[in-house]
Amino acid sequence: MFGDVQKFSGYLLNFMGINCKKLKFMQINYKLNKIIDLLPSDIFKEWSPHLEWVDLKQGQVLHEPGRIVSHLHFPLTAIVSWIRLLENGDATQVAMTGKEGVIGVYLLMGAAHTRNRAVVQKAGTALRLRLSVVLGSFNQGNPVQQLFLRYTQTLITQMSQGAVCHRHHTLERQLCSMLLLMLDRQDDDSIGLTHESMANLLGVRREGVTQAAKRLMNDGILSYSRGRITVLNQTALAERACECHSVIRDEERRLLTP
Amino acid sequence: MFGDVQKFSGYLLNFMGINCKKLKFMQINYKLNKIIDLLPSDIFKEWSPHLEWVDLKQGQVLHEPGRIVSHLHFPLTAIVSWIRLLENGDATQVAMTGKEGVIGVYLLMGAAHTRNRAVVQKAGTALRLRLSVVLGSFNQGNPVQQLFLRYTQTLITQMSQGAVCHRHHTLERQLCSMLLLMLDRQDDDSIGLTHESMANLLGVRREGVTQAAKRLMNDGILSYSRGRITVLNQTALAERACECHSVIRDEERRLLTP
DNA sequence: GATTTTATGTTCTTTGTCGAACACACAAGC
DNA sequence: GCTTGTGTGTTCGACAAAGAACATAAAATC
Repeated sequence: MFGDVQKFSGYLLNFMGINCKKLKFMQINYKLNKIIDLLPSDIFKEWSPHLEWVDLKQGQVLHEPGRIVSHLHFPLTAIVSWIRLLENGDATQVAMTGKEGVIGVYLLMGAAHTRNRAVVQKAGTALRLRLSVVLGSFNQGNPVQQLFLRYTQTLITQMSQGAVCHRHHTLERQLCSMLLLMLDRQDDDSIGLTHESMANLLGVRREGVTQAAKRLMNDGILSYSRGRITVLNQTALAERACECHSVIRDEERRLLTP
Repeated sequence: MFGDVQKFSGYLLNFMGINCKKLKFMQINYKLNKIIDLLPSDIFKEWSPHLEWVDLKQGQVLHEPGRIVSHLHFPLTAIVSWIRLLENGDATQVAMTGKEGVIGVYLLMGAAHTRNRAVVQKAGTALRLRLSVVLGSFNQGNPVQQLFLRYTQTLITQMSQGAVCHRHHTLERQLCSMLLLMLDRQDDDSIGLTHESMANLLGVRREGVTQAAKRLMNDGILSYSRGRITVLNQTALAERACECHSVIRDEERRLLTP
């Protein structure tokens, strides 16, 4: 099932699409994205000519509440946050999508738009695909559909676990969980976020994050300076985190393992 | 599309299934359940011989984390809560399903089980259907699939809105929203829940609910005694509630309107 | 009718976070 | 060099909710 995918890894794409400014003819490892990796080979063959490579910038908004979107995104090195906004301007991250997932499944579920905003948290690369290309495969009840729906289940896990987490866990433990979740979605130990950005994601004050981060730095678990956090001791970080990170990670393993 | 469904409303069923203790030969209004109501008529004809009528008792657990389940439930007058449990025993409701929905969509999404517990909050009736009956229709990419997936979207809305709500809104406003959400799912103004039950759903202390309820009673918005709350002024209740109730209600209307 | 159980009322201290204000330090731009 | 902006450190009081302890009262049970 996955042999053919490997054969296509490194395939040189013809890049298309007006939004693909930075076109680079390079070897692309498609398998970096878990969903693409798990596609049946015939579907991958069908889709691959339509895959576009895009460069996502930090802060870039992929999906805005109420706005119609035409593409799905499969992050390779980028990380995207799902933010839910309140009337008064307060906001909180409800889910995070990186190389393990796909952005825009709701479009395949009969909802023209979502009330969540998708914002790029970590700049990086992604593959994108026009919705029309995917819809055909999705509506035939094949393994592709099951794959996307299983990923949707992991999103649901993030959201419902997050709801309980926000109720019962301290700021510090939530911060640790969020950092671990980001580490899972990237290859290095350095995270490019300011205290303020993290506070916005958690839906708390910047000062609270500063104090929690200070404690973690004093305990030698992480170091940081001006918008860049480096995790020094991931094991210790996990001990300070609430269970929510491992719950989400385990659910992703359960649902996205062939 | 819905004319034929109406024709079947009031159809006298042959009840089956070992768990259907209280069999009553009565006229059943299938259309009470929104999902059943929105089914294409050919699918309804196919399913109706398999529909079983069940009586759900308050506190009854329909889905337990990790346990395999064989039936989908379509509440008619019952209301079911999705509860997420933490390691230390803390818990919070992350979604609520009543006559507008169906319990067990995750089973159609490639997940054998969920980490949430489904508990009957309001005793009442429901229709149930063996998973195998539904799977066939679901896997053909027809309108049934879109219907179930759109309902899943409303569940996602409840969970993500709840995550932000738990972070930013006061206990009292959340309590009001929850009561309104229950009223939406039933036909009378009386809710059979103790302060303790409501505290468990919200993931807060019982004392906090007592104090909030007291304030609402003093303001003439509701009355209660020993496990039964009656909403006297729904408009005033909506004014005291956070926006989350109306966000969820509107999303349900958007996604579950033909 | 007496007893037990369950539901609600009340008060106190403690904790975690908010809100606001302000100081400092590094970086970029001129 | 200087200025300006942005990221971080720190403190103070305010407040919602937790935690705990105990009082009252209505239902259920015997």
